[in-house]
Amino acid sequence: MPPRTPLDADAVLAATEDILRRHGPDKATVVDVARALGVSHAAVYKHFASKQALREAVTRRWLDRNRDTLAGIAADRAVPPAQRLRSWLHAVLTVKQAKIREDPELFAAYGILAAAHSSVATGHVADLLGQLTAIIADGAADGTFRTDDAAATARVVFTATARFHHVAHAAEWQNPGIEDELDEVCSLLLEGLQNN
Amino acid sequence: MPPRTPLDADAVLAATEDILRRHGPDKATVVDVARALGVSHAAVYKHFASKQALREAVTRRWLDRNRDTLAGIAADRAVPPAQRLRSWLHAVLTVKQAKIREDPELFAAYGILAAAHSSVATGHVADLLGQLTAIIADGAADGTFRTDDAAATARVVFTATARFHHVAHAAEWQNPGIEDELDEVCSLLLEGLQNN
DNA sequence: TAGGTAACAGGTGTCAAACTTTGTAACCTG
DNA sequence: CAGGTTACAAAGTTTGACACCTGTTACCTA
Repeated sequence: MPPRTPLDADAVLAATEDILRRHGPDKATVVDVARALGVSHAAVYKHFASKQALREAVTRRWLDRNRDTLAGIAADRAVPPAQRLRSWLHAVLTVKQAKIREDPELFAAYGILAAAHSSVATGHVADLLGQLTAIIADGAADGTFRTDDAAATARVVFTATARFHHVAHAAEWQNPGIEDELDEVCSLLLEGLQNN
Repeated sequence: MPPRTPLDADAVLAATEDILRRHGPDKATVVDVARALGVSHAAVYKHFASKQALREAVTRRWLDRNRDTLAGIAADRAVPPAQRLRSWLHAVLTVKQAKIREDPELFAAYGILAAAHSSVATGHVADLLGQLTAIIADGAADGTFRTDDAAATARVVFTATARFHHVAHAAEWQNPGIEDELDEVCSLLLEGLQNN
């Protein structure tokens, strides 16, 4: 018996997210998801090629939910580039702290994908790098920053702040002084970046 | 029958290191170590309070083997502080790359201790931070670097270069461009550090 | 008495059998 | 014919009996 409302990819994603949250990334099965939807597990495979693909789609959606917040900060020309760089790096940390606090299960799922060099993780990094490049390009254009390759400089800044956004350091984001540490790293990087 | 040469802590450490290398950190048992020494496993417990303590002692010894190389670079007043900072950071990376290549089993054992916040790991970090502080203090003294707290600045530099020495990033140390990346991060940090 | 032994309780790891899960295939149905 | 079904093989996971390891104790001996 087909369900009254036909199954769509979005409903599958929502149900998977829920199951992932309740069972954890290791115990969430496709059968569980199907059961939650009142459907056979084969139906789920009509919408997603594999369990891996389903997981990636859920994680991508979850990562994308805060993209606009960060993109907004990166693109806000009203704030001078140096201060914008600082705020943006803080925002990245804050967003990730919130994610780990609110959704430890989904965060763990993201960690697994990142470790497996999944395109979701590299895509997320590319997205953040793009935003950072935009901030630095703005700073280069208005003379605040000294650089002749905004993308390369963005990569360097991103590497130097790995402790504050790389999943491998997630445990350290709970440390009480972490924001101050980021502030200090920002200050040193800005000294290096700015004309003076 | 007691052995001809009485067992001492050092012989136990050497045997443990050997077993660790041959069996890997997960399969190396205290019984294996005792067997290699021709002794009962209880004898090993006369010298080390627990398997954990034995492991930590082995790791500490292994970490200490390259300490002098790095300490030598850090203390070499013949090299100007800026260049010394750069060489030292490269040396830390090189030493760790060599360790992971030559002794993956012992490196894995170190990774486990680091994750468990063992005093061996924190001690190792404190040691490196001390060396870095010395370089920066030298730079502050001769006017190369602008800082009023060498230890704090050392912490910031260490944090900003986490990707090149923190165990969590060990997999990335195999990347071909990693040295160039470190070079670029160094350059930016030195710009920020130096008077100009 | 420092440094060894043998024996043991309790915890952890291993292995094969039984069960789940994944992914596919062949088949319905509005 | 898109979107569902049941049935199934292959791969992965759980289970439970059993072996092995850790850490301790009581004891031996140069």
